[in-house]
Amino acid sequence: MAARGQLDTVDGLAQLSFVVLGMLEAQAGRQDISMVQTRLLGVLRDRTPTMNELAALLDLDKSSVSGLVVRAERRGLVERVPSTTDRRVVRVTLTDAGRTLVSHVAARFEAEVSRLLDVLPAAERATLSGLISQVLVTQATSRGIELFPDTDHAAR
Amino acid sequence: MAARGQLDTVDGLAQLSFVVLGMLEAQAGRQDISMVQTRLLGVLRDRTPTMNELAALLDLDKSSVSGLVVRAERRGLVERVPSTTDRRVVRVTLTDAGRTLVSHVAARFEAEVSRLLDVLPAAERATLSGLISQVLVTQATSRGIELFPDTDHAAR
DNA sequence: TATTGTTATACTCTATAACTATA
DNA sequence: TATAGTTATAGAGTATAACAATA
Repeated sequence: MAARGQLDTVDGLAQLSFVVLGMLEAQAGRQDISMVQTRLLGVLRDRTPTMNELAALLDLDKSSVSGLVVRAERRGLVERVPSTTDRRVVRVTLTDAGRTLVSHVAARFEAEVSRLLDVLPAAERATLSGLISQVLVTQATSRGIELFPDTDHAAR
Repeated sequence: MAARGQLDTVDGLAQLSFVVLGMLEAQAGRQDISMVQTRLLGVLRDRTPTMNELAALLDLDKSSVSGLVVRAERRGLVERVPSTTDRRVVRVTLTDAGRTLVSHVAARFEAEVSRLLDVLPAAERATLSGLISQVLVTQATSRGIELFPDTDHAAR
């Protein structure tokens, strides 16, 4: 009984995760960008990382990030900025167009997930929020640090 | 305040979704298979669909499914079975190796998500389960209603 | 020598369009 | 003609290995 209930929770959470990230992918698709490009723009919203840091944030090989950034740059969404202190280093930053685009996708996505949660009365939504926070905080702690990163879409 | 709380819920749910599907991807990666291959094997666990049905289930073009199945077949995970009633039709089925592999990935994934939820007392896990179910049921219903005219997954 | 990043290469994944073979 | 599936093609995304430039 307990095991059964536990499994149901796992299954439901997995399904819900597919639905939620499917919504993000769909909204990104509307702006003709892929999930990984969306994640790239997402992490750049509050950072100007080096290529190496970007690779760590996105959990990709640096060579993969090279291609990713080339394609985003070609579309005018990001820019490479050479470091002045270390001439090997390049920092990546959002262009205005990139910032506008990612804000748009984020806003539409948040609105859509909001609608999804609208079926729950405010009190239950608050309960859900609290439960999710508990899980996330524990997860973050056990993973090491990174406790209060706002919307770190680099999550894995 | 209400809007803020709602946004927090949305954000938390998005983060949690990344964590959960990241766990699935990591477990699949351990068995050297991609997310889409995992989804393929997953839908085949209780179905033997035609290529066309598979395309609808995975929300992919039929040509994409052709390649997907070719690569899975090459690895001995699925098999093409020609239909006896309509010689144009091919059905796809799991091999024993494919079934073993997908069971393994699913079991590891479920265990990992279970551990993630272990921080919640049983009563709160049950509450979470109920809330998720409510959201999923509503989502399914609204999707079902929308899909009456045609079964085309046009979103993307 | 060690590092930062790019390039060469090979593979998966994806869609569009054209095709084959059935129906 | 219409449908089921494959193939040709082109492009994104990914990793490994080799490389250039800088430290």
